[in-house]
Amino acid sequence: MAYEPLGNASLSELEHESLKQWQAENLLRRALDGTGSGKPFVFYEGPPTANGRPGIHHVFARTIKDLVCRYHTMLGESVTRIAGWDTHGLPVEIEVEKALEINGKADIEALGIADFNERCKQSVFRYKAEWESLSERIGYWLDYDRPYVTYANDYIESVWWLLQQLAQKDLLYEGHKVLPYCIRCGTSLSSHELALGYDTHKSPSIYSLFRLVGKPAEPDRFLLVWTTTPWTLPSNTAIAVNPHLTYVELEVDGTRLIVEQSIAQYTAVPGATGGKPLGEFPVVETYKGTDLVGWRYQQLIDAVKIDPDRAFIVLSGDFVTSEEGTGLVHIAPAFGADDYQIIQREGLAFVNPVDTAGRFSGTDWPEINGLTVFEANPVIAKRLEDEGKLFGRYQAKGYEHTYPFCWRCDSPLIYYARKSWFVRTTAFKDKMLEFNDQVHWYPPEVGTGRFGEWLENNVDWALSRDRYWGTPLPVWICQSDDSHRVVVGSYDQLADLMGQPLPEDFDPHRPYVDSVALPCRECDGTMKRVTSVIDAWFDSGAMPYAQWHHPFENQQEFENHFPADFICEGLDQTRGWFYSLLAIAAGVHSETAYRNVIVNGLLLDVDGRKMSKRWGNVVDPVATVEEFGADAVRLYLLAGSQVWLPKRFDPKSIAEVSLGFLNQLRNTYGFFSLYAEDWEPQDAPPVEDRPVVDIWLMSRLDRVVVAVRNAWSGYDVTSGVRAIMEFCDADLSNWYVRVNRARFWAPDSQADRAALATLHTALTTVCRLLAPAAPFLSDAIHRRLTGESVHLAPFPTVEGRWSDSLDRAMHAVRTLAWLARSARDSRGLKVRQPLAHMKVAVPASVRGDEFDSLLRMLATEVNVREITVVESDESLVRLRAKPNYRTLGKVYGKATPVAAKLAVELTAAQLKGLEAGEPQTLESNGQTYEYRPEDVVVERDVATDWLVQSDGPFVAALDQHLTKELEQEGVAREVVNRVQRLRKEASYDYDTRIELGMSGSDGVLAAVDAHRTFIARETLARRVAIGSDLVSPDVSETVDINGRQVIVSLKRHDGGP
RNA sequence: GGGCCAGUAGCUCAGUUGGUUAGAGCGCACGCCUGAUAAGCGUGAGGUCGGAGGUUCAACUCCUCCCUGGCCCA
Repeated sequence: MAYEPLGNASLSELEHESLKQWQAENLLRRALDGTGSGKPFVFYEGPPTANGRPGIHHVFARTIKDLVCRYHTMLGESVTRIAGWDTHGLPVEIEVEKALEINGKADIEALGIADFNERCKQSVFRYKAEWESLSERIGYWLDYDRPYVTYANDYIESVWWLLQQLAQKDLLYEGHKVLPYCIRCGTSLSSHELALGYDTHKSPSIYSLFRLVGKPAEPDRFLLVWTTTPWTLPSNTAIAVNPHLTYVELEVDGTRLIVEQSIAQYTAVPGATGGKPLGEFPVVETYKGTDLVGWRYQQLIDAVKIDPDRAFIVLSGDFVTSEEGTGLVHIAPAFGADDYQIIQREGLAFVNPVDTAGRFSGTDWPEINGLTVFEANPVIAKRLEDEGKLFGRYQAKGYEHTYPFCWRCDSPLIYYARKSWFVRTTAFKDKMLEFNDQVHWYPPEVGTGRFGEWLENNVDWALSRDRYWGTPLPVWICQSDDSHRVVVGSYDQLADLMGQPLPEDFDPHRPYVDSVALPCRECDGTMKRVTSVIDAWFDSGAMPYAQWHHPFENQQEFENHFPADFICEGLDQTRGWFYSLLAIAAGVHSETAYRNVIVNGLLLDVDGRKMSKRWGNVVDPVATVEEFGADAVRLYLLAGSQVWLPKRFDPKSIAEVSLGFLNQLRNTYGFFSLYAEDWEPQDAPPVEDRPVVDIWLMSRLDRVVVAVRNAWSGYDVTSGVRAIMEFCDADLSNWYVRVNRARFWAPDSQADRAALATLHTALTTVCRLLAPAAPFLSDAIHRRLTGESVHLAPFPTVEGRWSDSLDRAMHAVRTLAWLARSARDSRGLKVRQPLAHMKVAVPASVRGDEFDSLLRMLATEVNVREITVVESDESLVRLRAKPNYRTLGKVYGKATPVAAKLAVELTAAQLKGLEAGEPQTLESNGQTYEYRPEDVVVERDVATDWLVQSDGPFVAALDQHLTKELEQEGVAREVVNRVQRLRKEASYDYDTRIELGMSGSDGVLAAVDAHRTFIARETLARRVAIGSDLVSPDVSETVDINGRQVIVSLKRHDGGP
């Protein structure tokens, strides 16, 4: 047999065969080389961190990436798909800390940075093998020959160069900033890291009393201040009020309290006032916010030395709201962004009694020295209570809100003023916005909304990390004068500054680079490197340059591969890679880093919950792929819903969405291979010489090609996949193959050459369309059809064969076929029972030669002898007007319902006129209404004793009268059906010749006799014995034919064909 | 608290610039077909289109508010 069947192997087994074959053939390399001279299509792979197992969501993003890249490869473009690994950063350090069972910076430094970093480097590729094998298993084609690795010396040199570029434009600076800070990891987090770790948290809640001093101090009055961070109270230097709000002084149980007016109405402080809202106490005085500004108060906790001349004063702050708290906000400049800003503005004192490990140190209060801020909370509350400065009760978990946590170690973060290095992104915010406008986002609202909003509110990029395993910040500072600084942009420059060549085994990482001391060029001091490393997001955002070691080599390659035509990552990368790519491009370069982005949505579990290790609802990608096959998983992910919508991942529905489709495609190929035998593509007759149904299929195929190309060129992956699946199911399998089965099955002659050619073309084209989405089965079938891999084939092009009139004609035929089946169903008339006559009505636009030429096929499909296409004036059909509101509405506006109702009065003659394209008019209440052909759809009702079903203008009417002759033919078909079942029971091949014997009911035997030739042909019976049983048959059975019993026996015919 | 997205049949999803009786697949029920057969097809049941208002001759579609879920931000 020329066309190898797919056999009984599971999809997954077939895929393993393909994988072996691809590897042996080095197919990826051949596909890339084959298009090497094509137009470049640049794809950037967002580098995964290879220190964790890949998850099912990685399969999702990788499937989309793969589809787009394969599609462009098949278009003949030269597609860049270089693999990359993100190797630096805290996640790696955390893994190593866990493995070593150590915790925190002190432990790391005790171990030694050299040792620690070496372990980090080793751990990076721990899961690399798993990533690569999963990627390969799902058919994700990536060029692993020359991956970029962010810890490589060349890579780091490019990153240094970028930083130097920023510094030269005065875009790199050291500053103080209050940042979210993890006391466990000992590092501040960038805002995009912060985004990864918000969760609900129960914080303390405490109300404290600040005693006013100075002019308005008599009698004793207190400012009531609420905070969720009691540990910041010893560092209090000011209190802020909103100048536009109104404040009231209340007499509460003999104490005067000042709070904001509206808050007082509903605020009842737990443990105070017996649960009564403050607003129920008498108001002694009312103030504007501005009245309070400048008032002074006594230090709340005398534990930290603060110059009273530069502190303890009420300030004006617009950020104060009447939404929560008391309308008076405690200011601790070291522990809040707003706090720091307002203190800077007012020139007030800055204190920070908390060290980098989050512990109090150097205060005048020995009890809290050495406690972490979280441990200090209750101690501070206790002291306030003892000193009578606590209002109500301290609640350790009194306030639930969303709170930032460290995205890796899950510790609650604090806000903490740190010395830090920044990229001055605010200086080129407009450029980033401009670049963003040039990016095509899919879906667009991510770009304009989510990402655009984020850029609008951009703050400077906190770049430095006080950690170990990362690209070292290449800044050296003079020990004698810290204004003498140099930002090193290359290894040559470093050697030059050192005055000696770098060692052979130079490692730019810590701790080696830390020991590089440079003579200061501005004085005779010595320069040392700052100890920071940089944010790993900067590493990954540098990949367009660093993957080519730009600007040190590969200049041409770099230029050819900038910017990316396409990137694709999850929605969670909005503040991650999408940002770092764009920010570096805007800061250093003059062009956006990417042009098209597909943002894929999150994968949720069956119940719509986020997948998380904690929930134990994580889907194992390897097991899932092995169970269903990579193609099925890929199609499910692509076709289930638009890729940017959050998707509930339900393994069960993989079977529903894609397994059925793949099996159907497999069966369709199986059908072809069963009958094709020695047929060769060169035996194909010209398309125009084939039957109309073949030309129709070619027309449909053209349309699908257009649809898929449009969708995928526009990055709508889902619609393209759906269009292919729809075609295979509805057009190819369930119509073309179904109605043409007889042309293939021809044991006594040859299968129809044209039918084989048409099916071969359709299958080949489908495989090529499908290859980017389902690369395995499409390749297996394509190879069997053509002898070549689908992945070296071009993407199908439009052949110009589409025909509207032919599509309309076939649509009409299919509509009539299901109407006829439906009509039969209503009376239980089996399709096997032939009927004499069917009358059909179709819209005028359908009629014509093409429609007429399809009627024979329709007759066979619904098993009727004759079909008549009736005209509208036949008695069978009554015409009825159905108004088209859409067009009438445009003309009549408010009067539309009247005009629509009146249309019913159009006469049959008028309706025929409309069908002929002539406008008609009606009069009503002296008003003239004109109806154009498009204003009215002419419907047909059928009143007759025939079996009738209709759908709009389509009518099928079956003559249910059975003649004796029709009945006999029906019986003959029943007999054929029974014989076929017995053939199958006897396990005959489809072309086994038989002898057939029948005895029993005379009525059945008479029918068999009358249709002896037909039965013999259909069942491949070389001898038909009527009224006698065969001697020693292979199989013999009594069967029921329409209530009459006959014995049917079969025997293999030995006399040859 | 703010931004973005989603809410249509039991489940997964379509639904063009507002237009007539809101569709498909899966599942379910009942049939059909039986030379693609461990496949295939048809029919049916199943919907207050998240809720409430509004605009309009006409709202799943446009506007406002609200509810629920997801993501992001504060």
